[in-house]
Amino acid sequence: MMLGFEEHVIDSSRADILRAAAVCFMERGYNSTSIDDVARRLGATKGRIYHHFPSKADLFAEVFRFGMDRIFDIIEPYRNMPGRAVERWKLLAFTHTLEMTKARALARVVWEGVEMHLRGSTTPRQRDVLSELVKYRNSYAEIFRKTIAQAREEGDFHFDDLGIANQVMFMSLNSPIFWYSPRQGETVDHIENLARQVVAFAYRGLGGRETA
Amino acid sequence: MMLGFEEHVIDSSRADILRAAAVCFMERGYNSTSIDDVARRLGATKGRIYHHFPSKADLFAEVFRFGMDRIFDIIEPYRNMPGRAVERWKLLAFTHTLEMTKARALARVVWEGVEMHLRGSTTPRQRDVLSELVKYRNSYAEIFRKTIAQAREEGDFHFDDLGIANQVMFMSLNSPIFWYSPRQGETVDHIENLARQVVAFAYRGLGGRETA
DNA sequence: GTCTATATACTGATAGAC
DNA sequence: GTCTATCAGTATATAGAC
Repeated sequence: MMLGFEEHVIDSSRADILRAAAVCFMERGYNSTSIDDVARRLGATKGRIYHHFPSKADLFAEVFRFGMDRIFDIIEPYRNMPGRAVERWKLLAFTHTLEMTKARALARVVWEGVEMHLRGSTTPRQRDVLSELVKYRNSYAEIFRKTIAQAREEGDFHFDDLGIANQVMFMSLNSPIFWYSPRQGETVDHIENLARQVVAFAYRGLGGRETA
Repeated sequence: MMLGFEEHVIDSSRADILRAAAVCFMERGYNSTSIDDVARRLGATKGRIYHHFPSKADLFAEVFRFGMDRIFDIIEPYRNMPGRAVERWKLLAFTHTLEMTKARALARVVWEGVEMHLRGSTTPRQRDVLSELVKYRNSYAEIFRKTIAQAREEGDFHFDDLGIANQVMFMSLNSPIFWYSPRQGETVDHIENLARQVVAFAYRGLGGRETA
């Protein structure tokens, strides 16, 4: 799988490790992934990993951060688009949902990071690192929250509580990371159609009119 | 927390262990919960637990099963209700969502069980037990799937792909188990209002008309 | 039926050779 | 910069006393 680490990280050893770690974490989860697992996938031993990353928690955190950097980059073109908020929302939601299917595994690492933070994982240092990343993720959610709030003001969306609406909408858009799995010989059209249907569900759920 | 194990299990030792295990699993997750943790919560040592349950995996499976038994019981009165499918759906969805907030922790154990199964947890025996439970859970999802399919036939819902619609709908209804947390002095009215908004989102998402 | 050892295995992390 | 060897801690599970 292509995760694009090499574009962001100069040191290729680090990039190799991050890529292997990402795959392991998404397949087995944080706790069930041992550093030896990551090393085995690298075709190396853990000495290599510990030379580049101080701890397993830090390694996980960097994968988390990479996932967030990537999704932020992807929606960047639409963030401050002029015009009606509902039109901006459609682009943001579609782009986001498409990415949830394409980089489903990476999205699951981010998800697990948020869950770990909520559960309160072990060491204080680990908590600090995760806290910062969760704030980062919340600032992403905030983009959508503001957008649907504005669209409601403009009369294009109709829902009651903003917080609830944003949470449920996000779960809808994120849902493919849990139930979608790529089939062999699948076309881009297929996953775009899938994303379109998910976005349509959320659009109607938020009280958008059938005109679109 | 009252989880009602005692109504179902004659042996009170087993019930005590199951209750303690449920709380531990939901708070820390499967991997991060040790048998010693469960024993500590019981005010006992692990000898007690291993006398009643052959393994940690079996203990987890029984909590999973209890959670499923419970949600099946709760929607039972509405499963075969006569009349329009959309009216049946409203009752099923509301009851389900309300339960997701009330027994949020138990619902998370079930969720984790499904996730573990998808990831393919360790031993073959463990896989068999989980497989059966996941089938049990899928038969629950099937109830909703049939209901929304019928409602579409009757012209009350309007969506494209049935599988996608059911997955996204389920994620919407389940979403409170991830973002809802009870506040002090919260009234029943409050969580019922919350559930109503979640159901309204899903209702519109499925293409239900505003008349309701 | 419950407790106190204890066997056995694994994992995160470190030290030191090369 | 990577590997081998190893430590220390922890976890599941078992054996046997009471």
